[in-house]
Amino acid sequence: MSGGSTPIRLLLADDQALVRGALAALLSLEEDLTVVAEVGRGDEVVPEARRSAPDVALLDVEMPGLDGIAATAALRAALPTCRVLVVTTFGRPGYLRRAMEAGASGFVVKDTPARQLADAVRRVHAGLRVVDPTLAAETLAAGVSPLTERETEVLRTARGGGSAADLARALHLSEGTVRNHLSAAIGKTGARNRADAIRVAEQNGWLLGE
Amino acid sequence: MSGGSTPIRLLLADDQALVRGALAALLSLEEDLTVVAEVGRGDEVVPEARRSAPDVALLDVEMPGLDGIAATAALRAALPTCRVLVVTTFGRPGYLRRAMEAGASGFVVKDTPARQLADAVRRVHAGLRVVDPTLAAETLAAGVSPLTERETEVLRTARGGGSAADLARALHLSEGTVRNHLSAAIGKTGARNRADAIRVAEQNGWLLGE
DNA sequence: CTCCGACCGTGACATTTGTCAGGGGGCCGT
DNA sequence: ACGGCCCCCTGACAAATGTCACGGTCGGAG
Repeated sequence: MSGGSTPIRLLLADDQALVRGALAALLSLEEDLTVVAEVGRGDEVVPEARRSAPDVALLDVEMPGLDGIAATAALRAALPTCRVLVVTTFGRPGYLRRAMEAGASGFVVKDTPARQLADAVRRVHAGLRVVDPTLAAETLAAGVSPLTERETEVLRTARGGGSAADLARALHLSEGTVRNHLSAAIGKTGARNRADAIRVAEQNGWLLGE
Repeated sequence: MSGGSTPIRLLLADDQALVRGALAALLSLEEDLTVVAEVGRGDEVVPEARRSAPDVALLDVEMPGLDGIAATAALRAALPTCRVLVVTTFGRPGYLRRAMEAGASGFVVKDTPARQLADAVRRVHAGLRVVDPTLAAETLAAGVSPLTERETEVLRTARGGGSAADLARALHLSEGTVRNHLSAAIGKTGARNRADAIRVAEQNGWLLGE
């Protein structure tokens, strides 16, 4: 599979240094792949990519500074020729959708066999799309987030824990409004609690964006 | 650093196949280390260890079947000569304490530089203890869990989300008693919510074993 | 033995939460 | 211009939640 041509240049972004290094070791075993950059924060992706000009970027979703989805969008805008393969811990249905919308070429969860990663990289580099079929089905089933923008924002803020009055202060809203938004979110998620609604929304990846 | 003697035999346990394989690749780069077994579940650690007789086991904490702490205890009981190095995502203060009590020789979080992992393995194999000094300080500061056994159980059950009545049914308690335990837990954790108390207790690693 | 603390329960209370029915205002597509 | 959707607010209500004071049991430490 490894032609004699120049190897594929890779950028790795993951907040956990250990798995970042381990992935680098894993991918460096392949003759046709070479890791040219590693970063631990989402907001370092674009600057580092400018410097090292990778062919493919492997981005984690959970990262400080800038999440992997936003980093994907930024990277696609800055270096359109660089393909993005999102590698994440959680197979949240919404993550896949958002990643694809942001311009990612592939989406792989971290419990896929290690063997398949290099192939995924090659496919992405060749211009193909790589998606976990199981996850794709879930994504179709889960559909788009039913939550309105405000509801999402309230729910995201409520994640930190705090009374409705606290949320109202933080969001410059009336307390009753906050409770209304929460009630709507609870209804739409099928939950029976505020906490439950947060769980559901988080599992589906509906709490990302800015 | 690599003597000519027989290499150190390693067992890897992590639920994410990708990082498991990546860690294997990383550690296999060292001449004096060899990965002899990989498992993805906590309850497969002891059977696989019996078969492959590793010198050191690298265990993740978050695993299906049996968490890494319990797996540590089981492994120490079954094969006392095999050392355990716990490698985990979260630096929960309570995790370190519990791991050490269970008989682990080392504790490493996943955002330590990849370079240090092999050394940690060697130190553990040599009979030394390996602990992140920052985390050790936090553990001392956080102290033991202030929660009583029942309070912990109630809080752990409440994690799944559900009304006080639900918890009462699940635990065969009165609803008032459940609310009392929760109230006590809220007070001890310094939280102002049930959900908040769960967050705090979880962050400190007070909601583990049975 | 006695005391203390963990545990279980009761009942009552104030607060918070979730729900519902309203009433505005703004924006967009028809 | 109209309906429809989202947003914001109000007020009121039932339910759930958190708190408190109180009694009782049981086991272990002094």
